[in-house]
Amino acid sequence: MFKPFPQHLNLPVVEKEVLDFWKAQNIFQKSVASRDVKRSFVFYDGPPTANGRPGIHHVISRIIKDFACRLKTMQGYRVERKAGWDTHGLPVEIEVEKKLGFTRKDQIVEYGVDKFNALCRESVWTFKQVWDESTERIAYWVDLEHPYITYENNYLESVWWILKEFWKKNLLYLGHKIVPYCPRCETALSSHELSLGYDEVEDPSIYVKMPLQNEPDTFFLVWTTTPWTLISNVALALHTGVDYVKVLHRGEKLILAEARLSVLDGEYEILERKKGRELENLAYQPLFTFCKIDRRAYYTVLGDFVTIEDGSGIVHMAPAFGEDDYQTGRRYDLPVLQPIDKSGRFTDEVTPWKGKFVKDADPEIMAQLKNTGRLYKVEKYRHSYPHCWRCKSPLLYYAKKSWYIRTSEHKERLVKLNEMIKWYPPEVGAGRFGEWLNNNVDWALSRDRFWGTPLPIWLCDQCEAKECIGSMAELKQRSGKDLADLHKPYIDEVTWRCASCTGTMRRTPEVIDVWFDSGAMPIAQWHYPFENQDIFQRSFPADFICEGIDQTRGWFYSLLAIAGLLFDKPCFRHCVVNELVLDKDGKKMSKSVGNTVDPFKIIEQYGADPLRWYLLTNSQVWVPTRFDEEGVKETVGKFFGTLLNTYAFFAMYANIDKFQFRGHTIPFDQRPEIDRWLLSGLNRLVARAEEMYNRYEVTRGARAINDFVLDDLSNWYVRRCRRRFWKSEMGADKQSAYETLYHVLLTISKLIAPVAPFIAEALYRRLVEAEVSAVANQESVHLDAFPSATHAAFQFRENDLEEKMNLVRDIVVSGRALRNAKSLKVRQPLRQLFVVVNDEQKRKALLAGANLIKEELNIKAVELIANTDALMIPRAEPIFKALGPKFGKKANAVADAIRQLSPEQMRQLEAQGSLALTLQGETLTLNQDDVRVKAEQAPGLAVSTAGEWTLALDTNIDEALLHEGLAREFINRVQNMRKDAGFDVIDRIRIYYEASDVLHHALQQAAAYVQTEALAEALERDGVAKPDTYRAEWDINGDKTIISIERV
RNA sequence: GGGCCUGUAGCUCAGUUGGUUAGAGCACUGUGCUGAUAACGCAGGGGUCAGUGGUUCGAUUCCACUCAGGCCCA
Repeated sequence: MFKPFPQHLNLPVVEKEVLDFWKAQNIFQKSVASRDVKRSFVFYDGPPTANGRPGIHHVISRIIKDFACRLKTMQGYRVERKAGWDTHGLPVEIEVEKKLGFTRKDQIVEYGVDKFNALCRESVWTFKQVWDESTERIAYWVDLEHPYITYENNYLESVWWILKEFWKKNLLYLGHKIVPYCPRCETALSSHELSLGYDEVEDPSIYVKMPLQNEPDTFFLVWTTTPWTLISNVALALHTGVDYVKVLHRGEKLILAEARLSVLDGEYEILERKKGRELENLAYQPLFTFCKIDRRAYYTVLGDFVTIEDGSGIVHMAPAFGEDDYQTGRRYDLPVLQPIDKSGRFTDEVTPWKGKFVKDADPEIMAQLKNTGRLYKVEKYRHSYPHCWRCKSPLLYYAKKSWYIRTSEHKERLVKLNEMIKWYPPEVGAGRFGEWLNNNVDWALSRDRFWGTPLPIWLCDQCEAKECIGSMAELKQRSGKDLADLHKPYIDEVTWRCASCTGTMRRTPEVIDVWFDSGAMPIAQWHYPFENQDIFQRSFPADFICEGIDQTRGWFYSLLAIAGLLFDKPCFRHCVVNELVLDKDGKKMSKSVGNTVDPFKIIEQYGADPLRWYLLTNSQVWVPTRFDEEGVKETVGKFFGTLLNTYAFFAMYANIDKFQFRGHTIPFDQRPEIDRWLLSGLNRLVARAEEMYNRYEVTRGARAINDFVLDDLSNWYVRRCRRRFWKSEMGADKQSAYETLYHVLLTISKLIAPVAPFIAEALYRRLVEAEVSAVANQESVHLDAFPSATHAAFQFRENDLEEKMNLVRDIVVSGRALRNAKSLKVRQPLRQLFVVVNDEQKRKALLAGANLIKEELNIKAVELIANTDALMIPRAEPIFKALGPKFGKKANAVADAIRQLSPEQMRQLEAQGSLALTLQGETLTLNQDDVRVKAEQAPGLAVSTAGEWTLALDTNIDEALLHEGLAREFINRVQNMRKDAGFDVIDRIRIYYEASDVLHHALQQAAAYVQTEALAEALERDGVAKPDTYRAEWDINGDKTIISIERV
């Protein structure tokens, strides 16, 4: 007995049954455990944060992950899937701060870091339940029972171990990081806080002159919008490739970019022109000397960031106050001058302006520059500038002490490692990620926050001693302490006596960047190297990861950098990068705009599989997807509706016939043509799906399945074969039809399993449960093997047959169009169809397929004719692909001439293979490849030239044809009535009718046919209304007809 | 401001090394088929292939720039 699906396509109900089955039978666990440990496919799951609800954009990468893992499992690999949770970081802290109503960082310290962190630890689980539910409901198979959690001591310990390894390799150092800083709130802002507060402002824009050391009458013309940073100037930056000129202007010699000469007011004369690179390392006289310098400064340097968009093409460098400045400073070993205190005021060394807020000092600084003759000119400059999102104060860029990882020293190697990774799409790896790696700067590791992995570095408070701790054991050995919680503030209380002096070793107060946490997961998820060494060995590196494009500089980088520096290996082999899901207008989904889509709602209404199928087939996953609920709905009706209905059709007749699958009792090559055609097409699909899936081209693979199910399986095979299933006796033909359809449905269930795991399972189980000796099958489709073109079971192919069927289908499509155009409905049989065909192969194929064509088009005879002479007027069309290379510029003139060829000339061309043509006095030779001859309708017959085919219909309808047409109209009405009356397909009936004489006559002639088709034991002209019959009145070809039917 | 991606019918998307009539589905209109179908067929309307310039006999396709949207970084 083949179990039906619930009516009305209620997929969520089906999915819930499957969920229960999976849970009860531990199918996920079995799918992992049943595979050989030695043949593993390694997958890393990027950890989400559970302090926000999962959205549709989380769903898309999770179903891609799930797709790959299920596929590889079915292909026989063992795919361990450990879930993970990202639990540290600023977003968590901000949530808690909001809850507590804090606006300043100090309030956290006042409140108590212990209590604060305890709240953070709780807060990260706010939506854990929702996440778990959604994970299960979308069938994202991942081990939620044993997840890695980045705040757990074991995890921290592994992270410490990594840091200690880096420490030993001298990869960690203390430097400065330029951060946006609010002088009023006295706090640095994170980048996402920064993006909250950009505002248009007007700043001074000034040009100052700096004389060359060896040429005091020549000046660099330097531009800045922050005069106060000139106090800290230590260098001038030029661009390597830009042209700079020395000009004589108002009696002075100035150097600036040639492209920026327009900034000069008045006449100038160019004295000299040089590339930026020729001007490197020229000393100049400083503007201010308040700050003591401890190394060489005041000379020109080169930098790519210098532009000629504005300013003078010469940029002033103050390493303490700009990212570019700082990085350049590191390259040239420039001093960092920072004569400014926490609240943005000049320190004592800047004697004239000490205690003054830097921006307020701008006018006075400009005044002084004017007095010393160094100011060239002052303008106003409007630009967008970041402000504090809390207090609206303009932010300063500030150098803060920060711990770094020396990633840039190993840049070349990281770039090489990246080249070993296969990216999908490739341009992310080569482009966005590759570019970013090429411009790698050292990883700023530390954060001045509270809820994060503490940086395990202890510093002596009296001498230079530094120590990095790499394990809990080491910590205990130093301090004698065992901590139950390695977080702040407890860890900060751990101190010990300095080994080289009488000082105390105290921890540096920072925590680390959360990206380091997540990037450490290949190691830390297994608490390596303290435990699980064997598991770690076999699960590094990953074969596959997948995340959204926004992770480029996030997780993708942190994974690559950590593993690269640690093991000198790429951390993952294949990386699928999905684009984000936008709303239906192409706008980003955001809570504040209110255009987010709740995945739960969609799933409750349509099901998870339609959502999965939609997201993966709608567009390539690496193209931004516009999410449209209508599309999900369409997927339900179209793909799933058709597939399940095909099953329903199969199940209905199989149950009537008590068909059971006992293996393939009829060899493929001995089955009827249409079966062989479908099987061949199925195997073509298997090869295609396998290839596409293996290349992570889910979209192409799933679309191919979609097309096969709709066009080939349902709309051609089943429709063509209905009669084979109806007929009462169970012979070899019927057996073959059942075995074929069973096999195809079962294979489809496997092919769709990675994308639509629920429906695949529901279908698979229904098919397998009814199998007599289910030895070859599994408990679950997800435990079965994915079909492969290399398996013997999927190698049957008959390409000729497929081609032939394609030809037949082409003809049928054209024929239907022709009938339509002439308003000749298909129920009316016609005498003859003419098909023009010259190619011998095609001729043979059509001859063999003539019966199909006759049935589909309701035609009595198909005549294949060699030329169109009788039907058509020929018309010549140019083939540009051939003409272009041959005639070049004359191609269009030749084309015109071709269009005007006479039928005589066309015949000549065809007969002789070439044709001489005179064009503007020149003789050209055309050959057959240059011209395509098409035919236009001739009067008399109904003729069409759709596509490459020319068809003609004999439209004469004689009495016999007319009668047969009427009989078919009648049958159609009776069948509709059977359906309306709710009769079962196998019920036998009696028919009574009252009709015109013409129809009556027709029915008498075709009585046997009508009775067979309608399963009628009687067909009587009897207008009297009989009791207990189902009765209806119809219009058949313009005549009123009354029909009554009753069950026997 | 920089890097990368995207822009094709009202909507969602295809479009294979450049070839002159640019496709599919949805939606709309008409019509047909159907005792598996919530499907399906045929036809119609609907396109300056975002725009401009270049290369070419010929550009949706290749190049440059501009505009719009997205992501990341400043």
